[in-house]
Amino acid sequence: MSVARDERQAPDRRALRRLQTIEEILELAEAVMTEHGVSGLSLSEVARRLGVQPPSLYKYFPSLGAVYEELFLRGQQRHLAAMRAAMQGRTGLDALHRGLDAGGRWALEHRALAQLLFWRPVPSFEPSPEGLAVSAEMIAVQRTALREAVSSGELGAAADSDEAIHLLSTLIAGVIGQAMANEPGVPWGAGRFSPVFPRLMALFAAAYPPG
Amino acid sequence: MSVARDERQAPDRRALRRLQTIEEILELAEAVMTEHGVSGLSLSEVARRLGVQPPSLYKYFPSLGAVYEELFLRGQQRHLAAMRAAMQGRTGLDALHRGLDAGGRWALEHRALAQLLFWRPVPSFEPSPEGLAVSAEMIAVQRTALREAVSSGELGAAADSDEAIHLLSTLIAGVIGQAMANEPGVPWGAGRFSPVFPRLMALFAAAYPPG
DNA sequence: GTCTATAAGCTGATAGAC
DNA sequence: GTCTATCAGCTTATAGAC
Repeated sequence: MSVARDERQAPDRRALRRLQTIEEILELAEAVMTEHGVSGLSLSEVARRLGVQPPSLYKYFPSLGAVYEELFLRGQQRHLAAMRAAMQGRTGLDALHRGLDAGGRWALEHRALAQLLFWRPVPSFEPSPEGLAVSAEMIAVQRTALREAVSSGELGAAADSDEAIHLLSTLIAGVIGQAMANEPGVPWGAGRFSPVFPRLMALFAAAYPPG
Repeated sequence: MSVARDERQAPDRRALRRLQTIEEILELAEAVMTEHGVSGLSLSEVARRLGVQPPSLYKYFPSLGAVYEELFLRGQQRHLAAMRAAMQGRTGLDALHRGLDAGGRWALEHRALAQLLFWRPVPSFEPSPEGLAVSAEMIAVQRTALREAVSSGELGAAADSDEAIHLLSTLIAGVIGQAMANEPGVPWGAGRFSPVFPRLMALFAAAYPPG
């Protein structure tokens, strides 16, 4: 029985250790991107910080691109989770406003990841289908809130449309992009750009008057 | 006298040749960025296309960063020139609309340069004061159009403000950013994003009603 | 003087043997 | 996990060609 336990636990312990190392690599990679830019990510630098030799990282990721891919997937998941948490228990325009606000806050708190997710600064890197699926789910969440807003009479029927989604994503991408490019270090809600967010939401709502 | 002419002309020819080479390097650099991304610019690749060895480029630019710097400066100048040409002979909202439209078109026709100008994908590269001065001039041009629009009663007094400038730049950065990230190859006026530009201008105008 | 080339130092990605 | 090796890129030093 103790043998059986050993047989089960020894691999488990190794597997756990391996997962922890992978987690550490990804955290260090995000830190490096934050300091040197998305395209400044270097496996050698990550290895130095982890205290191993660069080739050792290939035991965990098959290539630099694979690290980008995992960062992209997890970034999408966390961004979506941040939005969902803020929308919890809310509906319609209220949910939309809170979700996008939380998404903007997350983006400025994770600038490097946000750049990787929303601006594709590394053309050689193509996001995986899983990553894109999360992105599609985020759009679905927003679309649901729009539909609710239409149902409740907050917005006109035209707001339940792809066009409205594109308008919305354009507005939010504008705020985040301007804040990131022109005000490094300034958090969400401060500076000259992200405070225009409520105003943009008002403009959006005004573009789809009920009736 | 022929000696004197030789003394003057020989240096001129060399200087001209030098300027042509610099021009060629910058054009090749833009092509490389277009193919491999802004951060994918490589002096070795430029040298290959120019038919020289990489170290030779250092006779023309002291570093890779210096090439980025010159691309940034010229990009700002051309973007501003495109806007100004479209605004020629117009005033107020009409000038603003045409200028920003031309600016958007220029950005999608020179995606790599536009990314370099407006999204800072290379954190190690800081734009030169001259480059930033051109950027400031572009804002001044837009501000003038806003002032005209207020004077003529097209917009309310609040439109002649920094806040309005930030709102405007946020809107336009949103369209261009979304178009570049999500629709590579799709020109200005086509696709799902840049067609919302007129709508954004209408929303902007609605945000500053005269009265 | 000015351009170009070759050589070499340094860093990084990555494959392969141990 | 490592060490070794290859290859590409930026950059400097140096020497020859025009």
